[in-house]
Amino acid sequence: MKPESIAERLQAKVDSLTRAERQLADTMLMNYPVSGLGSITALAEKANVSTPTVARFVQKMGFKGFPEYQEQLRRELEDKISGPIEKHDKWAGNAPETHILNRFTDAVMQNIKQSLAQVDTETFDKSCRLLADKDRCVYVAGGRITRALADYFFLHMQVIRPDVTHIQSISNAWPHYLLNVKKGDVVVIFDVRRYENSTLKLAEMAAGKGAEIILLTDQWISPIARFTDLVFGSRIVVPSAWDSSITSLLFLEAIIAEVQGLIWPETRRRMQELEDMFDETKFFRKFT
Amino acid sequence: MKPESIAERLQAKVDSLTRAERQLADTMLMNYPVSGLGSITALAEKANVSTPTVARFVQKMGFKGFPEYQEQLRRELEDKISGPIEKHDKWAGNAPETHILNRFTDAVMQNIKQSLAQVDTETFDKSCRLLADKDRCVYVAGGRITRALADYFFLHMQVIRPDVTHIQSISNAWPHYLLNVKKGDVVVIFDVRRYENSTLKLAEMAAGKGAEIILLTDQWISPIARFTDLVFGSRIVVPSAWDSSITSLLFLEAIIAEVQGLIWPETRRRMQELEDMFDETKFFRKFT
DNA sequence: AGTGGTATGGATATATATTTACAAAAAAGG
DNA sequence: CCTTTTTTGTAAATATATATCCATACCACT
Repeated sequence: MKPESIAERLQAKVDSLTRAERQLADTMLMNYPVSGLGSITALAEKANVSTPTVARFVQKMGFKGFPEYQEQLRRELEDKISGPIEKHDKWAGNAPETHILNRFTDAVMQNIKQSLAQVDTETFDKSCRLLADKDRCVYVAGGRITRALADYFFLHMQVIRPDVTHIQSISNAWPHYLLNVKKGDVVVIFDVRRYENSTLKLAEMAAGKGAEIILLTDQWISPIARFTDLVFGSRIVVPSAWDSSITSLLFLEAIIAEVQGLIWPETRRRMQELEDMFDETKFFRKFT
Repeated sequence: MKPESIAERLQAKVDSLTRAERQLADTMLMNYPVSGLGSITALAEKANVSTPTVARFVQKMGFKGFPEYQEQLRRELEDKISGPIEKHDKWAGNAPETHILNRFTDAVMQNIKQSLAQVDTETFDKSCRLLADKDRCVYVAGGRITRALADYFFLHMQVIRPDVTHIQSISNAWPHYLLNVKKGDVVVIFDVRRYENSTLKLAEMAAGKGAEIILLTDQWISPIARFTDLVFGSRIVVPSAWDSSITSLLFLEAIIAEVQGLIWPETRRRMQELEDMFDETKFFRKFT
C-alpha cells in the first residue's frame, strides 16, 4: 500500500533522479498538482523535456501510464479540496504552525512584502543606472555583520563590471581606499542597527568627496541617509535574537540582475572569459 | 473576458436548462471542479448523459470545446489552491507588474514557498540539535559564490557557541583544517550548482572521518548528498543571470534562531561579554 | 392524434494524446 | 581516451478523446 501522496513520493526520490527527470519532478511540484492535470505534452513542454520522458517517468513511479497517474492526482485533489478549509500559511507542511520554521518564514514574508511596498522604484532604477555606468568606480562597504552581504554584492559586481572595490570598513585601512574615491564614484554602504561609527564616518567623507552613496539599511534608517536619497530600508524583524538580512539580500540580488541586464554585452564578455579560466583550472565538476 | 467563475455561471443558468443539461450541470458542480478534470466521456457517464451532450453544453457556455473548458477550470483551480501570496502579484506598488523588482520578488516568494514545502522538519530539528551540542566542534565550508553565505553563518555561530571554524574550501589550506575534524563533529557545507570539485572532496573526507554533514544546496541537490541525510535544498531560480541565495539564507537564519534558542543560557553569557567588549572599544555609536 | 421543433444518444470521423521503437547523445567505467 | 551502459529525444504507431452527423425520442402546439 502506498498511502503517501505523489508529491511526497516525488520529494523522497528527488536526489536519485537524472537531469531530465529532475527538471520534470520540479515542474510537477511547482504549483502542484495543477501542473500535472493538463496533457502529457503540455507538462513535457513546461518542463522542457520530451513527451516520452514524462511517460517513462510516471511508469517508473509505479503507474501503468499517464492517465492512471492523472487519475491518482485527481483523487488526491478531491481529498484536499473537500478537506478542512484552506489552512493559513503553513510553509513547512509537515510541522505545526508554531514550529520555528513556519513562524520564521511567516515573518520573512511579511518583511519582504512590507519593504517592497515602501521602496521607491525610482530609487531602484537610479541606483542601477549609477552602478551600470562604467565611468564611475564602485566601492562597497559593509560593517561587522553586514560584511557578508557586502561581500556577496562585491563578488557579483566584480564579475559584472570592472573597477569594483570592497572596503572593509571594519578594518582601519579604509581611509586608504577613500583616497581614490573621486567625484561621481558610487559607494554602496551597508548599515543596520547598532550603526557603526566607522561606517558613518566613511559615508560622511565619501559624501564630502562628491561620491554618490547607495545605502542599504534597516527599517529605522541609518543616519547615513542624511548624505543620500538612494536609500533601501528593509524590515529585519524575525523571531530570533538576531536580525534578518533577507530583504536586504533581495534588494541586492534584484540590483545585480538589473545592472547586469543594463550592460549585458560587456558583462557577457567578462563572464565568458571567467568561464574559460575556470575550464582551464578544472575548478568545477563537469556538470550535471 | 468573463470574470465570473464557471461555477457561478452554471448556477446562474441552472433553471433554464433541459433535463440532460441539468443532470450534467449538477454533476459538474458536485465536488467542483475535480469532476470536470477527467475525460469528457467520464464526465458524461457520471452524469448519465451522452458525450455529445457534454460537448454541446460546454460550447453553449461559450467555450470553443471541451479542452478549452478544462483549461479554464485548471486556471481557476490554480488560483484557488495557491495561497494569498500569489494573489498579490505587485510588490512594489508604484511600478508596473513587469518591473524587475516585481518579477524578482515574485520568483523569490515562489522559491521560498516551494523549498519550505519540501524541507523535512525532522532534518531541520536534528541539524539544530547537532549544532547546539557543545561537545561537537563545528566547521563551516563554502565555495566560490557561497562563501558569503558561509561567512554569514559562521559570523553568527561564532557568537552563539565556541569551537566554530570557517574553512575556505576554495583555498588550498583546507586539508589542514580537516586534520582536526573528529568523529561526531559537525561540518556545514554549502554547495550549489557548478558544484565544485574541492567541496565534494572535502565532504568525502569529512564523512570518512565520521563527521556529521549538514548540506545546504540547490534544488538539483549536490552530489554531496550521498554523504548525509541532513540536506536543505533551495530553489534558486530568479529572472537573472545569477542564482538566488535567498532561500538558503532563510534556512540559515532559521537555524541560527533555533540553535540560539536551544542553548540560550550559554549564548546569553557570550553575547553579554561581546557587548562589553564593544562598549570598551567604542565601536558603536551610543544608540538609535 | 398529428406536426414541427428541439433535445438526446449512437455511431463515426477526426483530432489529439499516449505509448512504443529506435537512434543519438551523454554519462559512467575501464 | 575509448568502450559500454544509461539516458534522452525524434518519429512513428496506437490508443483515446472529442466533435460531428444523423436517426430517434420527446414535447408543445394545433
